[in-house]
Amino acid sequence: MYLRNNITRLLQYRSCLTKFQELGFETIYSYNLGKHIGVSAEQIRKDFSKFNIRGNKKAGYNIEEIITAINKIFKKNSPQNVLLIGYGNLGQSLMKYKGFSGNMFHIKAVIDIDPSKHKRKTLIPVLSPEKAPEIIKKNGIKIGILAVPDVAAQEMCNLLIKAGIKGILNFSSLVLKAPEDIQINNINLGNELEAIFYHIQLKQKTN
Amino acid sequence: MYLRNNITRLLQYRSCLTKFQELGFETIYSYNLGKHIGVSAEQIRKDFSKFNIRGNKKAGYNIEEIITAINKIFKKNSPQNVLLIGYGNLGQSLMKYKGFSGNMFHIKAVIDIDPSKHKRKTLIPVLSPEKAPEIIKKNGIKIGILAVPDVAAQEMCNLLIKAGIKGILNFSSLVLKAPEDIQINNINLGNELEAIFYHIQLKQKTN
DNA sequence: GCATTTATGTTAATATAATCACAATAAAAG
DNA sequence: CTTTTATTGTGATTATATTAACATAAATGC
Repeated sequence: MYLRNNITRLLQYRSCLTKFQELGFETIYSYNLGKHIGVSAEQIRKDFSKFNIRGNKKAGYNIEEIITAINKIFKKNSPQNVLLIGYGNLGQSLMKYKGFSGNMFHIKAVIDIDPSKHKRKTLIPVLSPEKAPEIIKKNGIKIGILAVPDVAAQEMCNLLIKAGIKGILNFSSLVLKAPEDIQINNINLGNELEAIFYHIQLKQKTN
Repeated sequence: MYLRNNITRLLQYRSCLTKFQELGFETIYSYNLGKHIGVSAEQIRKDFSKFNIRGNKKAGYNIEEIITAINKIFKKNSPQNVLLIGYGNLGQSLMKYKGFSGNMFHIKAVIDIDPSKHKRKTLIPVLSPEKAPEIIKKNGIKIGILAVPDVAAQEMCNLLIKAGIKGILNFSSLVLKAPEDIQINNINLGNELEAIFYHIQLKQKTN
């Protein structure tokens, strides 16, 4: 089935392999990794092969090697600065979120239109939209996390792109209009839930 | 390109069409809708055709009809009860999130293992895991939103499935093990960000 | 050191999705 | 009423992804 694309799968492989590594394993077979992730062994070998990750016939893959290779694919040498736009309910949660604020990403600043939310002296400052271009340029920020209400999303998107941002993680339910060379990934929480409902119904029908 | 599957697209169509409707439009052409969403007109006609949504040659599609049809596909007659597991940083944010707590979904209760977080008298009560089965059965809840740390995710998943839950929206970075008939959708915020980085690099290389 | 075993890596086959091309047809124009 | 025009709906084509099949090679056992 067509559930995930190979880029997403690579990240899942790494996440799973890190856990195996912590448990003391040094090598793994495509079959075992696949069973843990819910992907066929052939799929894993194909993915590895495509990104030139090589194993040892009979002895499987070296976990350390795979992780290093995947990190290289994602250029995971240094933590990357990102800009968070929107310091509302979701924005505040994302700021504290471990997956973002952990070792891989660093939220350099938060942008919000509401002056009462601005804080200049905190570890992660909350600033007005006018400050965004300066922050983006000074820190070479490439990615913005857009967590603002739909009504403000396109305007903030335009501002970010004008300031040099190349990728946006969009939490609004709007389909943002942007040039071809800007990478936009959408997370629509409401739609995800509805999709689950749909699939549940489908499964119940077929049984 | 293979960006979204047709179920996700249907939800995007509805979201966009609702906005058109609010602006006073009554009909729409596949071409216009496609331009707004970033999908080809043929794709839209194929999707509509597949779900038996019919238009009028030369006059396009009736917006009201499409929305009604999509709602029917997703059984959007009555709001659905869901259970939120995890009242931490992300969980609290999700509880207040409009897309969930709006008119489509109703979070009936929140489950958290930490007794200091329990609140029985609030509009949405925060309860211990032991209460989950009762709540699920009494309210016919089919879906759980899992927003707990990785270490607790599988255990809570098992609890939910045992209590009769059929679908899980999983925010942990774990790949949950569950029977085939349980629908699990994963949202991994960290991976989403990394995927954007990858795509940006790719685009820069090819230019 | 040779045979056996078992995993990889890749080519071929299959399945699925997106795009193209165009016939069908409803509305509008003349 | 006839012709023109524009849009739908779908079969054919192309592209992409997944699965199957199997040759290859490393490790193990004898």
